[in-house]
Amino acid sequence: MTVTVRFAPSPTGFLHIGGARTALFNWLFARHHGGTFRLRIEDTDRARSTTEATEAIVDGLKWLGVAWDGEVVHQFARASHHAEIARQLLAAGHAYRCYCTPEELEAMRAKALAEKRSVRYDGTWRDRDPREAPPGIAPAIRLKAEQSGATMIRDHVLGEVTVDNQELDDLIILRSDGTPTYNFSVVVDDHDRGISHVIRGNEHFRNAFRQTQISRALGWAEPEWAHIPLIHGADGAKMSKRHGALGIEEYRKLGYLPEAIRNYLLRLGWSHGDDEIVSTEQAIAWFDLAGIHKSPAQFDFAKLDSVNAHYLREADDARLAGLVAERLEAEFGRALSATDRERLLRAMPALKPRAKTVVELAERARFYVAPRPIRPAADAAKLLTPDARALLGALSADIGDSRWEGAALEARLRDFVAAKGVKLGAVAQPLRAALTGSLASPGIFEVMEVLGRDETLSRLADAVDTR
RNA sequence: GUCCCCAUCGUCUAGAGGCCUAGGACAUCGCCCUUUCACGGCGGCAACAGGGGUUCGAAUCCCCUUGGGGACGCCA
Repeated sequence: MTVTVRFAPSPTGFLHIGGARTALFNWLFARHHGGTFRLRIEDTDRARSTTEATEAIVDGLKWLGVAWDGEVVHQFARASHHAEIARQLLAAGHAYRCYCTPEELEAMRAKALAEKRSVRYDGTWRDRDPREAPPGIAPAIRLKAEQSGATMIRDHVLGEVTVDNQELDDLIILRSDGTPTYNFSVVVDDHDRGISHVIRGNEHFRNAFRQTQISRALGWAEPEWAHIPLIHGADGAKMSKRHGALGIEEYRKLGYLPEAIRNYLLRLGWSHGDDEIVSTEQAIAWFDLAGIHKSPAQFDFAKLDSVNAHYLREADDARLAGLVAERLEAEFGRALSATDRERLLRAMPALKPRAKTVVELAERARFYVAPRPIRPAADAAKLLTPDARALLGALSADIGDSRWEGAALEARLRDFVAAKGVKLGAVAQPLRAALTGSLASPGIFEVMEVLGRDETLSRLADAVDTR
């Protein structure tokens, strides 16, 4: 079978984490089967759709590394075609005009709620003579859905689920202003585009029944379904744009790598035995609908951090140095010099196993390129006692003519502490405070190597002179 | 409220009747490594929601209860 899937977000906000995972699953499924993955913007709600949101979604997917095939389809561009199909349904007797006003519908809802019935359209205009239509009211078109029996759908995640047709009302397929509604447009577009599998969030599960009814009225075969469980926030409630969900762009700002997000999202609601770190190649080879879980998963930043830390350690030094430089330049408000960039690059191997995010990486890298004099943090400053500064002064004089390379510097310093009769730490820690301004850093000898002789000696002199 | 779905450590999960005195990962705690902080290594704490069945045998199958979630728009 030819696999064609789509990610179909509505451009009413940023691409949130749940949407990103839905896109990822669709993409993985298409790649696994050598099929096609399309991006369709569901912009039939003219009032709420924005081009900014569309751009955010497109940019977000690009950054995530989830690439769609072909052009982006804007659903509303096909509205007249959808309307035409709706009129055919009307002509064929599978749909009818409804003249209810919003007020009447609201009253209907309130009544149903009060009587503790499920809320649905009561079919007022279903069999009513159109000649009774009130003047001056533009009708909406509703699907004439089956009223008896039940509708069953086969879902790759949930299995076979049956709902009584009594629970499904006659949904509107064409609004009174002539524009098609979401549920209707989806069926037509999915059919026209040959969508074989609809993989989407569980919030759409109910729509699968209505869309099945529409497909059947049209005489079309429905696609295969896979409704993936939602992602919940740390409080257990659903994560949505309205409830604490961050746009994918925010994750980039927080310093997460796209491959880490992909890996983390893949493991949230899908598993392949005990595998935790799964490369994209492996994910494509392994991904299947059978591995998707039925229950919702809670989003956990601590785990994301650890996955991100893993990919940080694996990432290319030049790439990471570039990301760090970008942040530092924004922080300093100026461009970094070639020397600074070189230092960042050389520091990266020692830096990257110490950070969980790019933000943290940049913080830990800052001292390499910070302008002198280095201002030690309070705890580091405490180490720079008069005695320690005297020691550093002596060290500076002793070490100045050393070959400027980590191992050689370490040998020199070990000789120095032996001669002075002090412990290595008694010199290394004040040295670290003077050079990095902090009590935590990569190995102090590699720091000295990366900083270079002049910068090291200058920073030492700054520290010794400080009153 | 109505309909539908779900239920293993704090979190993500392995588990498709015996391999489970329930495994892994994250988090957490301890130890080792060590010039600091990380990384890494070793170890600890920690779960089958409850109750009934079915079966020689149930985390795995069935039922009920409880808990959680989703959907109930001329939104998507």
